Amino acid sequence: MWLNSTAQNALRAVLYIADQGAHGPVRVDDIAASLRSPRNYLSKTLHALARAGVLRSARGPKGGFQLADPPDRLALSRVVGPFAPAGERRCLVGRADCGNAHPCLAHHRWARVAAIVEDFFGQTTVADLLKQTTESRSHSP
Amino acid sequence: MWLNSTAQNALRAVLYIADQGAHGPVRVDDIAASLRSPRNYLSKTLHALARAGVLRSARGPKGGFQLADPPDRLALSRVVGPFAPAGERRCLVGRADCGNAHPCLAHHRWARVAAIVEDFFGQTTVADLLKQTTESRSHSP
DNA sequence: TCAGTTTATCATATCATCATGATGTTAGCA
DNA sequence: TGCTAACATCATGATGATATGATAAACTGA
Repeated sequence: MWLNSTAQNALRAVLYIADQGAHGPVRVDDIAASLRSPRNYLSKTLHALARAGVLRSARGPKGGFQLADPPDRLALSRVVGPFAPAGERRCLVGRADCGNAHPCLAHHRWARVAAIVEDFFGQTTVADLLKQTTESRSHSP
Repeated sequence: MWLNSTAQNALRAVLYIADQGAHGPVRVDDIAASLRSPRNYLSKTLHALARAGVLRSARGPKGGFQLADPPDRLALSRVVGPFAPAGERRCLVGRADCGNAHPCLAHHRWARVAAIVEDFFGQTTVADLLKQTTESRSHSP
């Protein structure tokens, strides 16, 4: 539901890095193995996150990826945003000019739901999700 | 956001049919012209809705598409469901085995949001959206 | 400086979705 | 019956997302 597989991988990777990266950069190979995700494709995805200022990358031995900010400063929207389709429209039926001024038939009802979802991504941080770990353990993100 | 273009077209088409179909079937050509949607592709989409029991189709002169049920019996989930990707998983990060028993890190927080969205599609009917028309007029759905 | 490790990137392949055009099928009506 | 209007479907192509393999670039440590 709702996130393409690239964005899903990005989120899982960031959670993995946040969890495992306490003592230095995490290598793509480790992340790829853990997520069972194709290495080079993941590399491209993580590089996009680095460009977006979510991660920092370093090459060579001791290289890898780290969070660019502490987990409690990292909202999910920042992780997922770079992989949202360009014209991520807010209109349920895809009308380009839909808005409060020219609402489509679904606009008002849907806007409330969309706001809740947007809030989730904007308010929830990586740290929030990591906290879940103590409550109910789970092997991989 | 959240509906692929086929599902968006399906919903717009159903709203159009509900609005225009008071006196008999509505022709694909009319719908396609109104939605600016490719005729044959729309035909295929509407046929899928007919198979799903949302619409009834008739060929030949005086043919076209009609709602199979009154608009207040037609939840949006029925319109949109046939075009949701097969494995419409509920897990935010796409883990197949995610659930209350084996939650992913995001599961509990996300489940509440997902339930709200699902509620929207399950509870909102085509009639609900048509009622909007009187409050704030809009040319096309 | 050199060797080895690691990310960065390019060219290409694969697949699903979206779309088009041509043709088939069914129904109404004279 | 035969004409015409309308949906149904098939073969094909375009596009973007996903993925793979090869190669380049950068860093570390000796």
